[in-house]
Amino acid sequence: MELVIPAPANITTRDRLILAARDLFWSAGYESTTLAEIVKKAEVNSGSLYYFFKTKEELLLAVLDWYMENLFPQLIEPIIAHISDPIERVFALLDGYRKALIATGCTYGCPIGNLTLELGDSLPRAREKLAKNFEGWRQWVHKFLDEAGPRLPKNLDRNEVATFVLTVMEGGVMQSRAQQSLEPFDAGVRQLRTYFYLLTGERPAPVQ
Amino acid sequence: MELVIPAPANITTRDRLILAARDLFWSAGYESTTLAEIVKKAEVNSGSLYYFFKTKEELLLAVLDWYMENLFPQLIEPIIAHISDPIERVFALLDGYRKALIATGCTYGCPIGNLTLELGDSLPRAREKLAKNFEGWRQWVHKFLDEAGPRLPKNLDRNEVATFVLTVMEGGVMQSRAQQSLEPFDAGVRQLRTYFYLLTGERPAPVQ
Amino acid sequence: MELVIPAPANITTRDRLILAARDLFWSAGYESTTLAEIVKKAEVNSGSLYYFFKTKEELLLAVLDWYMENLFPQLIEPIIAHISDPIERVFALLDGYRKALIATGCTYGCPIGNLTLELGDSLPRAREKLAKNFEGWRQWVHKFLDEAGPRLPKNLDRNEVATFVLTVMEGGVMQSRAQQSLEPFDAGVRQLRTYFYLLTGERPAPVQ
Amino acid sequence: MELVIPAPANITTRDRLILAARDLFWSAGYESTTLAEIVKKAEVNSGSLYYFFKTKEELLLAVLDWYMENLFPQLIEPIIAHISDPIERVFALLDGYRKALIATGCTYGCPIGNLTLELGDSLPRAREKLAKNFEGWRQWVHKFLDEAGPRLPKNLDRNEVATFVLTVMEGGVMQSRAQQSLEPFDAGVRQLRTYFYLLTGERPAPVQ
DNA sequence: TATGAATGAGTCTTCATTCAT
DNA sequence: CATGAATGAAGACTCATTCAT
Repeated sequence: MELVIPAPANITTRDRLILAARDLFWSAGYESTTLAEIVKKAEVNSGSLYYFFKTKEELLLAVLDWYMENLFPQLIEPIIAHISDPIERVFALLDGYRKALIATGCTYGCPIGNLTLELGDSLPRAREKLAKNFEGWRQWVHKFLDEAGPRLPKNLDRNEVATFVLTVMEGGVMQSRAQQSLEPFDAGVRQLRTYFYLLTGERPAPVQ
Repeated sequence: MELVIPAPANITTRDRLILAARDLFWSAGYESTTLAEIVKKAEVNSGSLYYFFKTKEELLLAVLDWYMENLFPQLIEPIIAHISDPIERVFALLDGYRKALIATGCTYGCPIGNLTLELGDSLPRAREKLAKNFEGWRQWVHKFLDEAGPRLPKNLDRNEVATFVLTVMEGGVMQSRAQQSLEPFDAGVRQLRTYFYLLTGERPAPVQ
Repeated sequence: MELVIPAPANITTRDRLILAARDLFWSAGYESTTLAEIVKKAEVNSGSLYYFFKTKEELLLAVLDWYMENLFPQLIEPIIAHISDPIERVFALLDGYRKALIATGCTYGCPIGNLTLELGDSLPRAREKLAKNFEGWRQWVHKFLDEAGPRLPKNLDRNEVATFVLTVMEGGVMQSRAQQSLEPFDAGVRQLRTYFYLLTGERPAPVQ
Repeated sequence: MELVIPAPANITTRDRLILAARDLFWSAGYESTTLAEIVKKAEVNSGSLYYFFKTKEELLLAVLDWYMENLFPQLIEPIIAHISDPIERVFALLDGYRKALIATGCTYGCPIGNLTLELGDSLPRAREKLAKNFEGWRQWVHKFLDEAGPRLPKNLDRNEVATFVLTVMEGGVMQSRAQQSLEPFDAGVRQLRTYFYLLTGERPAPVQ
């Protein structure tokens, strides 16, 4: 799955902590994850966490930085490398989330979305970084849509559509998680495809 | 004569607990809310909670039941009463969420969505009720779409579109919360409207 | 020793905590005393402390209240009951501290003085109560000096002398503790007696 | 030409640690001061402290040595240089403490007295050095009183009076700190002056 | 039903100290 | 002499839950 990279051989203690926290925050949420679990998973001594991160919140911030830094190399770059049609690149992003749902039996979701809803505004610095993560995604989708050029209506607000794509992604993952079924996610993607067909007039094949 | 029952002054202890828990779970999440806070807000004695609810989870389940029971009287009925155009009824639901975002300065979100992402599958019975809540919403949207009859393409899967509407609602609220701005939510709704225009052909599509 | 009363038979949990904290704060200081030690000594479960006192500081405040409430019944009243000469009542107070020094091998000191120097202004609410404790002592010494009437010079500032008596008490205890010897304390008391002889002209016997 | 050595710009690491610890132990106490704070204030690397001092206690002992070594050059010598009347030299010492109270807004106190009461007998080697510090002070006061020669009664125990002076100093500082007011300290000094007037008969006693 | 005291495992965090380089 | 990462026991405090009355 795109979201997890196997830990390299001699990774630093700090990075081991970030990766362990990333996985646990993703699967159990921020509040439910204890520092004890993190240091155990990272195979780090309990006090060492404090050496690198002043608080649990600072560790979360580092995790959110990790997501920002790894969006391109882990998710965007492979898509650019393998898919040339810009609109299909957008749907490839969605498909990445679909694969994550499958791999986890529809129990996990988007780490950014999860944390956004769990934390609300209780950790303002985290909220800012979550917004920046969304912004990073949005910019890439926007870029892909720009690359579609005249295939999309001239006066279509590409940035707004990019936001819409993220909306469909997040709302779909949420419902699939609630229902533990791929259906709601797939339904959302199919409707989004239909929308794109109507916008581009490129019928018929629903899947290229 | 008692034509008007005063707003529940002597609401039962059990209900006071449910309403207090509902509000706190909504604003702070399930984990972050302590039973001490709930009993304080409910003005109930600490030990009494356990007479009504065996565990914190049972209280959560009761809250989720409350949401299910109140979907129609609190949200659906007023919309049906005031709006006749079925498609506008759908957008009225979305507008209800918009109003909630405004009222809370974009800090809170959909209580069902929040809990879905916070809890994941850690509380399976809660997850089931969350799915049923989504199902309740979906059925009403589905009903409204059915009422639109031939205005929508014959072979359009109305249930799938209903899911899509919820998707847009949840994904939009999430991004607006992350960015603390109405823009992402409004962007999603505008795109959804465009989609409906294209489907119904009722107005010149706003895009070329 | 006057400062310790044996715990009554069915004393409340709250009081057991206060008395245990009082003794430990006295012997080891505030910072060095752990809540674990307090609950162990009080034979109370660890979480119960929190039920009665929100923080360690609140417990300290309750201890300081205890000292204020018990100054009269534990220390002043017995002196008034047994000694009629008002000036000797003043020296009886000093002698109480002397006995405490003996009983503890000159290792402990005045609990109020200890906490005053240990805490400084780090716990402002505690500092206020410490000042009030000193004030309570000062008022009783003042009262005794007033009762001495014309034996002391008419224009002698009795309140200032009362402060001076406390000064001698505290400064003497401190040096005896540092030297682990009664000598400094006794030296201070003897000089104070000489001062009173010079003020009253009541010679010769240095100890009545 | 280097007639004036600039104030120690390149002070040794060891001394930087001692001075930093001295200040922090004085203002926050021994227990409350962390080694992390000390090395930060001293601008020394965390691990380096242990090259010079095996434990926190050893650092404290070095600080107490510093106080002993600096009593004469920092406090006694300037007084001897500027004041010739031996009894006024005694009161000049007291006035030095008064100035410290003013400079710190009555929040700090005598570093030796503070540590004496905070530590009790928990660190026996420190207690010994504290006693020696008191002894150093006492000897200087004793010397000044000896210099007063026949102005004081022949059979007055000069060493005991010296102890008494320290007693007044420490007891006064303590109460001024508790009350955050110079009054208690000043009251003690005024009474001590009255005592000296009565002993020397050099001026009409201010009290009738 | 209601009360409020009691329970104890668990949370995040702190900190003196060690150690390889 | 200097560095900075590592250690692990212990600290104050939290909280869902229980229970006698």
